[in-house]
Amino acid sequence: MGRGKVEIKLIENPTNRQVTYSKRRAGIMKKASELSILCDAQVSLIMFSGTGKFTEFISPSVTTKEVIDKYQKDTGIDLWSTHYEILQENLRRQKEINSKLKREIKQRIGDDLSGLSIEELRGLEQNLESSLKIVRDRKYDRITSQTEIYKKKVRHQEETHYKYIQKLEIEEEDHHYALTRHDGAFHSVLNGESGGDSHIFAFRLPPSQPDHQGGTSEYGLHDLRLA
Amino acid sequence: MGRGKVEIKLIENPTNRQVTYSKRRAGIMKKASELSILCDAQVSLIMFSGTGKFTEFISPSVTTKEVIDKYQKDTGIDLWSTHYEILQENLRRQKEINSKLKREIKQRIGDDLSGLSIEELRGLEQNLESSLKIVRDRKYDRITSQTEIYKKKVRHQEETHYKYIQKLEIEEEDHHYALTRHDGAFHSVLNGESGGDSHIFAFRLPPSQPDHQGGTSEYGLHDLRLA
DNA sequence: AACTATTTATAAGA
DNA sequence: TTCTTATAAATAGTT
Repeated sequence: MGRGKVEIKLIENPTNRQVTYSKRRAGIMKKASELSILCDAQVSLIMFSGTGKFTEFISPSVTTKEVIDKYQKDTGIDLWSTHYEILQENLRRQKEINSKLKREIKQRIGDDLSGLSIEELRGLEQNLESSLKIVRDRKYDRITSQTEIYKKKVRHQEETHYKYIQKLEIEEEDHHYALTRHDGAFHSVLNGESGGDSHIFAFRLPPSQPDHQGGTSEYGLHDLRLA
Repeated sequence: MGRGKVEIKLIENPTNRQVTYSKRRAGIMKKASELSILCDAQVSLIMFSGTGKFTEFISPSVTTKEVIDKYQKDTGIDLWSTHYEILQENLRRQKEINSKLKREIKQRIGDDLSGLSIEELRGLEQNLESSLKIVRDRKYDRITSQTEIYKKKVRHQEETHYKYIQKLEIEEEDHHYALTRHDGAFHSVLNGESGGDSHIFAFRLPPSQPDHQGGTSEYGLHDLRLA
């Protein structure tokens, strides 16, 4: 349909080819649309030009996804099995890493030691000792700094109170109140320089002796669902 | 194009509609094929009639799957996300569990303690003490049973040798060889009842003092890739 | 499913 | 690209 009859074979001239593609693409789009409307059909038309330009027509009554889902049902072709497999492989790897992590934790808890050689047990023991020391040191650091803050606060309180009392003494000098006697009591609260540990250190020694039968219930920081 | 001009709207008469669908479907298929050949285009045409009948055209140079994959790349539309939302959710959960497990291990190693309160540090410390005791006990159990096996083997050897010597003595009684004197030496190997520990217990005390700076390199049982 | 009058699509040229 | 137009192709209505 045109000035001359055309043989159906590749148009060698790229410009002509491109022009023909544009014209016929418009034509087939119109045909697809007409077919949809006239005959209540569901049409999905996807085109890529030789240069990769993408164009699509889809009947207004459906989505491309719906058409493709129907396509798969009708043909039995599973278009996304490869995508599915990649995800599944990913999941498998994650689960594997997971069970390794769980095993490591179990061993670190002392729950599953049957598979370990004496050498491995020694390694684990040394590792736990090392970790324990780190945790213990950290705890002491924290307690120490906490105590320092506490001491400072008390000192500040003391000073404030001392100034307050001095003020009172000046204001009420005439009454000869012996309020300064209270100083000793304030110092006894701090108790820092007097040799003994403050009550904060009460749980420092002896090292705690947790229940070895009852397992790990005391250290329930994370709900890990180790099932 | 026909005996009369047709308005583009649904053909009410079902028979006419069906006939028109057949004719136009053939027409558009031919158009799709011509477009593929003339212009080197990749065309996917999928149609469902009002009654659900499926027909497709695909350019010979490609598969429907390839076209759909390209379609997704170009449009950014993920056509099958709904199909594996469940799988994806599963993967997300696994990764979450994973990171929690990693955090727990890090804390048990003493690597990431900044987020813990003093109380949590105490809990962790007690937990590690408990685990360490279990591992240590287990190690001793293993060493003990290993030693028992060793002792039994030596005793068996000893007996065998003793019988052998007796046999020799009987056979060679006339020569008055004083081979029985060797008994004492065999007993000294066992050394079990004589108070001191066997050499196997050499590393029992003092408790090992691992390198606290060097980290956890000594306990490389699992390649966990904690990245 | 075939026929055919007519409409529609489009090839070539501007 | 778009418009024009001659002509090929598609197809609506009929048989």
